[in-house]
Amino acid sequence: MPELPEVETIKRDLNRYLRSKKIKTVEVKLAKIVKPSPPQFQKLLVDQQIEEVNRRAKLLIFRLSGGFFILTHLKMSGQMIFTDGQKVLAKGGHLIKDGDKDLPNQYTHVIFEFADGSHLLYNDLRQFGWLKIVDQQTLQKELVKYGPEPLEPAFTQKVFAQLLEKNPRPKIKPFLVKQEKIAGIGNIYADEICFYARINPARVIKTLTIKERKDLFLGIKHILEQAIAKRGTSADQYVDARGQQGGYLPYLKVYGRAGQKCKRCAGIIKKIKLAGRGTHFCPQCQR
DNA sequence: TTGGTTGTTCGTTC
DNA sequence: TGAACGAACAACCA
Repeated sequence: MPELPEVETIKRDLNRYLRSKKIKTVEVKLAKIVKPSPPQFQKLLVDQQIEEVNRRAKLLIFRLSGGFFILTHLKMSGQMIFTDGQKVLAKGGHLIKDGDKDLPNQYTHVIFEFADGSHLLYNDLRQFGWLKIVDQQTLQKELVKYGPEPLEPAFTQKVFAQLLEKNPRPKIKPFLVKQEKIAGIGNIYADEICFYARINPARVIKTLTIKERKDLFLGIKHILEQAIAKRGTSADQYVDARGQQGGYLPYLKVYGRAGQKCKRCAGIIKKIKLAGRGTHFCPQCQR
């Protein structure tokens, strides 16, 4: 499930390969994935150069030479795969078991072919993700819906404190994943941030002490930065060109560990449902 | 086999 | 009025 760290990792990888690549052809195999409709989509992209890849929240933004942008959301199972025609050089997003064999395959919905013969594939098992072409104005309109970027210097402890002050009623975990409040935190990292701060994810915000609010703030910065450093939870060690140890998965303290021993105390990790989402925490050291 | 899983949107309810 | 909740989306897995 790509959250901020995974999307940031893909962004960095794609920037290494896609800058100044010229789009030669675009093949859309599943029409509902793209906007506008495939013929228009193709027409707007062919002969365009990709100038830069950016990220806002969990969105990837490809800036094109003609002033347009490709805006894309991977949702739960979208992947961006860059290949030189021989082998995969970059791959990011949710890992799919055998989902990247024999590319392109049944999960490949969009194929960009570049002038130099390399390709960018959009793969998506569940077909919830999308790619759309927008102009500058539409892009701005789409992006203002999101809260601050938690890793930007502008996101200070004071800004976070004011945000909590303005939203006293929600429970902390469901609040952390609200994109219009803070951009980019999803289900996995919200649980990890609560664990870091030793706070029960069901705590109502107005009951949090000053110290707990500070710890949450530090947790947001620390957990997200660590996850980026490890190339995200779904990082594939096989494909990692620099041979780094495999991703953030081994560092998860609570997510997906229900019934297992807490790594900090003698507690057993519990799984509950909050706002309809699986939530993992240690009842003993998260109060 | 049915239910759980996921991010986001949308419609409904409080 | 707006917050909060559930369903829907799709496909896989337990």
